[in-house]
Amino acid sequence: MDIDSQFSTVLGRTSIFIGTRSSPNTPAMAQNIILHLDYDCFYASVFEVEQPALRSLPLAVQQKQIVVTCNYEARRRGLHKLQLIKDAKRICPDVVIVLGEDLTKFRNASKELYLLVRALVWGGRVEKLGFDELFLDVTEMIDYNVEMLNPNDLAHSFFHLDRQDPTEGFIYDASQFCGSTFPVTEVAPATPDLSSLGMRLLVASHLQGHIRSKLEHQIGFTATGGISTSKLLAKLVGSVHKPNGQTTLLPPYESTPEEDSNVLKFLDEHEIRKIPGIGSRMAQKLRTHLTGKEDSDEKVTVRDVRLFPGMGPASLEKILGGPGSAKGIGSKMWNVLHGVDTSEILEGRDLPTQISIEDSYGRLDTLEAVRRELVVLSRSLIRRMRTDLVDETSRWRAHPRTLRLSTRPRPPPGSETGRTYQSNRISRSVPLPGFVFHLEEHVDALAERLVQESVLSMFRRLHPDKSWNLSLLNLAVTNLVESAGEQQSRDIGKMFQQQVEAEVDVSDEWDDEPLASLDCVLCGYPIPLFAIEAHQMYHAQ
DNA sequence: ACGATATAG
DNA sequence: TGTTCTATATCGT
Repeated sequence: MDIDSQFSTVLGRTSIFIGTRSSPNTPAMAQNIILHLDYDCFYASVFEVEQPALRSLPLAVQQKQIVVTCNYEARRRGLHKLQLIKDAKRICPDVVIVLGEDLTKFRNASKELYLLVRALVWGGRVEKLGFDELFLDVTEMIDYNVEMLNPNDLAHSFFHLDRQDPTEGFIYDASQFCGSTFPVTEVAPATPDLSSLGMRLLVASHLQGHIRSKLEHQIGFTATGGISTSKLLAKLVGSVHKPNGQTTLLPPYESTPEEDSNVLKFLDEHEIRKIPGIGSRMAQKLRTHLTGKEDSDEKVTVRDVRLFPGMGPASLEKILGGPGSAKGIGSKMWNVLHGVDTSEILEGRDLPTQISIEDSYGRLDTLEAVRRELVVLSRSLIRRMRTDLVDETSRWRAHPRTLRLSTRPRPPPGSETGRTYQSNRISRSVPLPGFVFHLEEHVDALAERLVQESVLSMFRRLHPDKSWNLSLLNLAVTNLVESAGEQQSRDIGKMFQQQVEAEVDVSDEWDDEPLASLDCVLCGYPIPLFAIEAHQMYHAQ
C-alpha cells in the first residue's frame, strides 16, 4: 500500500489529503472553470466608443484595399470581414469607412479592457489572445461562491467578488443559468446538487454575465462569452450566440456506454477547421486522409475524423506529423477531438517577446523606394520600443538583442495560387546595435542610422539579385533580455542567475556591445555557446 | 541564435 | 483562397 497523506493549508483552513499522486486511488482533481470573452467586432467598437454617433450607422474599418472588420449594422446590409472596399461600397453605398492601419488605439483599448478584467479575477488568472479575446481561470472564485450558497433560497444569492469585503459583489438568481446553454435549457432540478459541475458552471455563468455587463455599461464594449472547463470548450461554446450573448456547455462531460456526453454531442457536428489548434494546414491533411482526394473541399466534421477506421493517436501522428509540426501532435489532437484540453491559462506577461512593424505594398522594386520605406518602418519600430519598453523613469525595462527583416516577394505572374499554401515570407536577422537605446537622440536620426548600418545589409542578404518585387516589408526586434532590477524576485533558484547577469549586463550603459558572450574572432559578434558550431558554418561557406 | 512553419485574431 | 498587421510557439539546425 502506498498511501500518502499530507497537510495543506488553503484559504486559512487546514485539510488532510489522503491518496497517491497518479494512482487509481487519487480522487479526480476538480475540473477548472474557464470563461472565454470575445469583444464583438473589436476594431469597429473602438471607433463607436470614441464616436457614439457611429453606433447606428453601417461602419467598416479599412486596411489597404479591404474591410478588416465592420459593425453589425453593416453586416445586416451584407458587408463582412475581409471584403474588398470596392465591393463594400457597391453593396452598401452609405457605409462609413474609417482607417484602421495604425493599431495604436486598438492596442491601448485592448490593454485597458484586459486590466479591468484582470482586476476582477482572483489571482489575476487572465490570458490575452490577440487584441480582442480573453481566457479567465475563475475556479477559485466559483468554488468559494458555491460554498457560500444558501440551498434554501438560491433565487436570492449574492456573488462575492472579494473575500475580505463581504459587501463587494452582486445579487443573482442561482436557480437558473445566466444566458444560453448548450443543449438548450432543460427543466432545472428541484433539488440541485450544490457540489456538482453543473452548479459550478451555473454560478460561473452569472459571473460571466456580470463581467460582460460591466464591460458594456462602464466602457461601452459588448462581448460574447463562453463558459466551460477548458480554453478549448469555453471558446468554442461561446461562439454559439454572437454577438453580445453567452453560452454555457452543460454537463454531463463524461460519456456512458448508452449515451455520448454533451461535450461529444457539441464537438461532433463542428467542421474540423473550426476547432482551435486545427488550422488550414492540418484541416487539409485530415480531409485528404478521409476522402482520398488531394484537393477536397468536402465538409469533414469532428465525428467523421473521430470515427474513421483506424483513427487514433498513432494514426493522427502519421497524418499530421512531418516538418514543422510539433511532436506528440497525434495524441494532442486525439484529445482535442474528444474535448480534452489541459492547457493552462498563461498569465499576461509584463513584456512582449517581440515587437514588429510591417506594411504591404502594391509595388516595391527599386532600392531607393525600399530604403525610404525601411526608414519609415524603423521610425515606427523605435517609437514602439520607446513606448513599450521604457519605464516612467526613462530606463529601458528590457533590451531586444536581435533585429529581423522579413520580406514577401510578389509571386511571379502566372504562377499557381491555390495549390499548396505556403507562408512565403523570408527573413534574415542581425544583432541589434546598441545605439538605438540612446533616448536623447532623435528617432529620425536613429532610424536613418539603423537602416544604413543594419537593415540594408539584411536586405542585401535576402535579395542579392538585381530584380525583385516585394509586396511586404516587416521589421522586428526579438530576443528581449530584461534589465537587472526589472524582474521580480520569483524564486530562490533564480536569484543566483540574476546576480550573474547583473554583473555582466552593466545596468545603465548597454551600448554597442550588447552581451558579454564569446565574441567571434572573425566578425566580432557575441555568440552563445550552443550556437558556435552553426556560426562557424556561416563563416565557412 | 537563426530561419522557417503553423496557428491565432 | 488571400487580402491586413501583428503575436506566440515550436521545429531542425
